[in-house]
Amino acid sequence: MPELPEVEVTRLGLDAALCGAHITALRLGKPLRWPLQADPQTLHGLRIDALQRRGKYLLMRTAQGTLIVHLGMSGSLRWTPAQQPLPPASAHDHVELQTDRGVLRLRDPRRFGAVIWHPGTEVHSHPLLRALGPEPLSERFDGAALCQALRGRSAAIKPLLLSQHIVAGVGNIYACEALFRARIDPRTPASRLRPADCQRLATAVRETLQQAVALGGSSLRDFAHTNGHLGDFQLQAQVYGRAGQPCHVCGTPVRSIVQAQRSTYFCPNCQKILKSRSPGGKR
DNA sequence: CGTTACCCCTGGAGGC
DNA sequence: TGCCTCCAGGGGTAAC
Repeated sequence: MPELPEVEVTRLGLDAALCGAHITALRLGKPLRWPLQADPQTLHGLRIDALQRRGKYLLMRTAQGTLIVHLGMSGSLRWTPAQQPLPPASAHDHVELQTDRGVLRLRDPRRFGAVIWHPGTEVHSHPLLRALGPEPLSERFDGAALCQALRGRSAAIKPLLLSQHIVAGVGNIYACEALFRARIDPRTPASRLRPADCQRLATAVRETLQQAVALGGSSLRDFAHTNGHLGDFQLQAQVYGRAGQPCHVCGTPVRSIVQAQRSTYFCPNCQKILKSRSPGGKR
């Protein structure tokens, strides 16, 4: 579920409540993908100075270290202010961060998520963050940077977008949507993208993610905002999850294929495998 | 080194 | 209703 937009929407929803809050306890339930890698007591009394995001990771910064949170496939965070009654924990609430302002719970049925403590201030040197590509909404990500990163890569462009090494934060939904927006066939070998294609794709990635954040993210299954409301991006999906349905641009049935064990959706008419000249389909 | 297959885990959807 | 199979927004690791 959670790709960059969902994590960013979560961050925005928690920022005011968590920044400045003091951690009073951290309780762990069933094991997640990785252990905390610290004694929960370590966090006691620390003040959360900032809530940041890197790719799909949420970073709770304190003077002593950073709590790195990843939502995996099915994770979501729920916040209950201290003034409100704390709802009973569900069977899938596996982490509870208690603060002087309220309680934050991580609900993650599949437990692919993680909460990791990284001591010190150099959180970006953490193995999970170090190899991430540039932030897609930053200046550092543009057509030229994308072109450079794809040089000599023979793999199909779509799985490469998912790798997090070329650009951070793009998951299966938004990879499909961005490639549709850029009118690029997801099977195209990455090195075959010309500068103009890279420019279009970089812009498409940025615009797709920005639009999704503005709409509050996607809610295909169980994603919920910290207030329990759902996002609206899925109402705008052009190809994701629409196999067999007509393309909104040209009417051709949307195709689904499997690439690197993940479903890919695309319009075989609008999205062309490289060509020397103008691809078809306008939006 | 780059690319791909396999796994971790649980729940929902659809077929029978 | 119950059981079975397939599928799912991620990503490290092992194997080619």
